[in-house]
Amino acid sequence: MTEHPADIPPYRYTAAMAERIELSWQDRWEAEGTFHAPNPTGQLSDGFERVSGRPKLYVNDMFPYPSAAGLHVGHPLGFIGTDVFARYQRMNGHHVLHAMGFDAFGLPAEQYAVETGKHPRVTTEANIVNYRRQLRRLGLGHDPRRSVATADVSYYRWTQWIFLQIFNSWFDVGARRGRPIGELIAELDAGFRQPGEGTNPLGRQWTDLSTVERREVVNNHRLAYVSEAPVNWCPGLGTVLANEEVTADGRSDRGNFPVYRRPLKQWKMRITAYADRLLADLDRLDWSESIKLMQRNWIGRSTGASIVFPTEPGPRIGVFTTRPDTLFGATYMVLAPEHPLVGELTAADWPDDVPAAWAGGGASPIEAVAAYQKQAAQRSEMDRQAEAKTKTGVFTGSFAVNPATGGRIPVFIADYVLMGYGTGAIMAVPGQDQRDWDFAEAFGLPIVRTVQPPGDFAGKAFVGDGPAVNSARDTLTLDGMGVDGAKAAMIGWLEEYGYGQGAVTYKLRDWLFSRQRYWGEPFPIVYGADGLPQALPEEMLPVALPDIEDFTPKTSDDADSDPEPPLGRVADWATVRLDLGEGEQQYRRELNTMPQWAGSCWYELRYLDPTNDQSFVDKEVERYWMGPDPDRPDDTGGVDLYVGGVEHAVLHLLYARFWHKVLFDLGHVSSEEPFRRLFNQGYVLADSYVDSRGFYVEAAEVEHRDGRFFFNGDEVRREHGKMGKSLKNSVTPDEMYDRYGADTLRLYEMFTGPMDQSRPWETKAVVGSMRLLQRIWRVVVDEHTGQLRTSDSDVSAGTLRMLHRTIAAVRDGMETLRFNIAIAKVTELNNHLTTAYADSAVPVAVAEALVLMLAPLAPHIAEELWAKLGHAESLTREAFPVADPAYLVDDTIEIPVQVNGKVRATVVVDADADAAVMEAAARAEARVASYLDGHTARKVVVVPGRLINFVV
RNA sequence: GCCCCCGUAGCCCAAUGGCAGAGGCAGGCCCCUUAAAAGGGCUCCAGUGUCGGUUCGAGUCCGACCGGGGGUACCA
Repeated sequence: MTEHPADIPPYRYTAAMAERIELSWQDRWEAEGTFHAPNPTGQLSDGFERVSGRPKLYVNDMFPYPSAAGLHVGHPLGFIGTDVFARYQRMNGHHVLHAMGFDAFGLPAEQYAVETGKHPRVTTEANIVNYRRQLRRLGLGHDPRRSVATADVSYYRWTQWIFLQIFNSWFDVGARRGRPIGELIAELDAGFRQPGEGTNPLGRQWTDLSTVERREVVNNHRLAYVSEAPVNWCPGLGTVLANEEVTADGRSDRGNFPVYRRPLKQWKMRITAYADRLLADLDRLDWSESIKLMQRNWIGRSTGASIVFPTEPGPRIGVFTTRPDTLFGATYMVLAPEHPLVGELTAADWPDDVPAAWAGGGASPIEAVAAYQKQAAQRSEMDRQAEAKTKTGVFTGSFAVNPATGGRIPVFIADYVLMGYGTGAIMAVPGQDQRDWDFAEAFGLPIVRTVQPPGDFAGKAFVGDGPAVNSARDTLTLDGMGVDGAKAAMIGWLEEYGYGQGAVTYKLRDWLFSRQRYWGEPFPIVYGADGLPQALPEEMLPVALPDIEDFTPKTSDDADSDPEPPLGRVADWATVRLDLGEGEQQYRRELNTMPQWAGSCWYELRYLDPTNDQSFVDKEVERYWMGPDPDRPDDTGGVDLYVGGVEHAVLHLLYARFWHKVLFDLGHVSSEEPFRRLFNQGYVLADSYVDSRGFYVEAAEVEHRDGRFFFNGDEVRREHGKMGKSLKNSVTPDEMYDRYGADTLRLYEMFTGPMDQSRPWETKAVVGSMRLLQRIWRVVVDEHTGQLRTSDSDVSAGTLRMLHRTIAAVRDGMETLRFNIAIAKVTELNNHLTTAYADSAVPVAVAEALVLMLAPLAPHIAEELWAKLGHAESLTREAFPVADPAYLVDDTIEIPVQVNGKVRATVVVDADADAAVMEAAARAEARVASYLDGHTARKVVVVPGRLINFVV
């Protein structure tokens, strides 16, 4: 910054003054613990008695992962918004908890460490220091005692503890909730309960199983379990990924590496058990419809029927269909190439007269099937999707029986059927499904319509509603029924004859939870001689992440490479001698680490009680801040306001809800949901510029001339998008602090639009917010002397009305997170004061109200002015001004008079004038009278206090 | 392809179904200034993406379409 020229008034609010004010108040807030939010009990409870009478409010931001680039001005948009809201509610009488931590484990931090060759703990800790500095400088009113980082041992020991809770639980389908695994074992032992479906592959009675076999059955019930199944293998990152981390085009959402499906033994979390509740409870949450919809789509509940098809070789094929009504039109079946029954169903020889297309060039079904399976396995998700239009497959040589028609139908394998959805097998109904139609056309299979399309229907498969046709047999007639009726009738028939039953499936898959990376929470799991996973007891926590030199993941571009956890390189850590109740023995540790999302699944709980080393959160503390509100019907409890970007719609937000529900079921928390109200902030957008070679150039140095853009004299192309270091269009908060101060930055960000909307960043527009602060300053302080220019004089009636109208509007803006409106109203009031009191002192009552209204938005300058106005205490808990309704109405108001909906005149009437008085006044107005002259009003609409409309 | 959100002055944005403008940026003019702007004042600027409907009255509600953004996609 340059020094001020001599003629700038010495007490003008400049960037330099803003910096002095801001730094000193930040120090004072910290020294006085201004934003400490005492708990009702426990270590952080000092001072609770002073706030116990206030209603509590828990405000939370989606915490950042600390990148090396530091913050740019887009990041803190939500942080400022929550701070303004929290500060407002504090002044509005609430006891507010607002904290900020760091999502420090995981791929982003680790990728950076890999690139720079520095240890992720070193880089992460340095980045956190930088983030803390940048955030502190913004003047956010967080309780600093509650800041946590997920990579701290004191934090992740509880992440591990929660993992153990999940591992040591199972889902009781009948009770629709998670329960401790010990209760399952007791019920199995007592014979009250049989092993759940699919958990007992040996099929023998529980009492006939060996100890190890029993443990396997129990493990198959757990909410965290190891399974061998096709997973997303990303060799470019050296790790497997969850479905939610793979983009639609089959790449990793971090790093954009190709992802391959291959069977691997991995940890999963049984989130599907909670699918129903995760879906149903969305209705109880105050979230935006769009996010709820994304979660609903991701959970993907489909209702229909599961149907069993007998086959000639013997095995029965189970399918799921949403259209059981079309069963009469099922003319063939398809299994996914990886389907476990493919081997048994593949015939030794082709039947006579097998069409050439069905055989796929194979001399026998075995050959053809093997060739097709191989080809399908080698295709990446991307290839598969690129070729989605052409249907491929081969005939297994076997036939199944359509239970409705009794007809023989051929069984194919084809990659348009996915192993990961439903049962991995379908009944193909080409008449009512376009994919099946395409396949049937390609393979010359029969097509039978079972729903009559309308007469003008020109398409192929008909998926709409219509009367059933061709759907009758001795014991069942669907013909003539609509789709819904036919579905119900078919399900009834299937159930009666034992061919199937009504069923529900979900698109949601179990959450793949292990990663072959270094920078994550180690699993509190070891393997003994029997090779089965075993939980470490609670008292052995934490399992500290060993500090190793070579933390880099083993990456490659080879789809056939194998995952190799870096922790496997630490031989003296990978095996351990322990006494787990059977004497000291050697155990192998689990070498995978938890995914990035683990730590963020519960941090909102840890903020509540960050220093507790006896429990992840004290029950009473959790109940106080997050418990359900008895005054709200059917309340889930949870954070009162959670703000973050929409990009976590199906990742973090789904995982965190799942963990929270497990913790609720086990009685560890009183709230059923983590986030009662969710608000998605928009993004700060910024133009970026690309030169002729396709490289980004420094946006700040681009010149704008005649609608074209130039960089160093060469024309460049403009792109709209997000702000980012790689786009060379980042603006840092540090630059803004230097040029304008934090208050100006806060004000500008809040002013550019309502919180939920994205808005372009425009550095040159920031000065407008600086000017507002200067003008407010000038209303209160004489720029030349530094003295107050307020007086105790009475406030004029006009100013009072203006003031109270402003208060009402500002409160509305604050409560609805539309801070742009609140700022505009403050501006308006200040503009009024500048002109009304240009030559006289501003009444102190108005000045104080103005300062208090500014305080949530620009807290430092407001504190400074408040202090100048003679107050020794911080205004943090000063009461926010309240509008007096008496001043919100005028004595007289100007009313538009419309004739046929067009405004023709205005009349002034008493504010409380009734309809008759208003109409009389309107008719008396000369212009109106001339419009009405010679007409009779067919209708007169009078809205008291609003308008009059004559319809002639 | 399907689903969701958004289209108001050059730009960002306001407007319980009731006079389209609260506020800001940019532009123009003037004042202050040796000069400048991060100073002061004044001022210009749209009929609300398009078409149709409901209504006494539509930016607002409904329908179709166009444009932008996002989600999702052989999901049986």
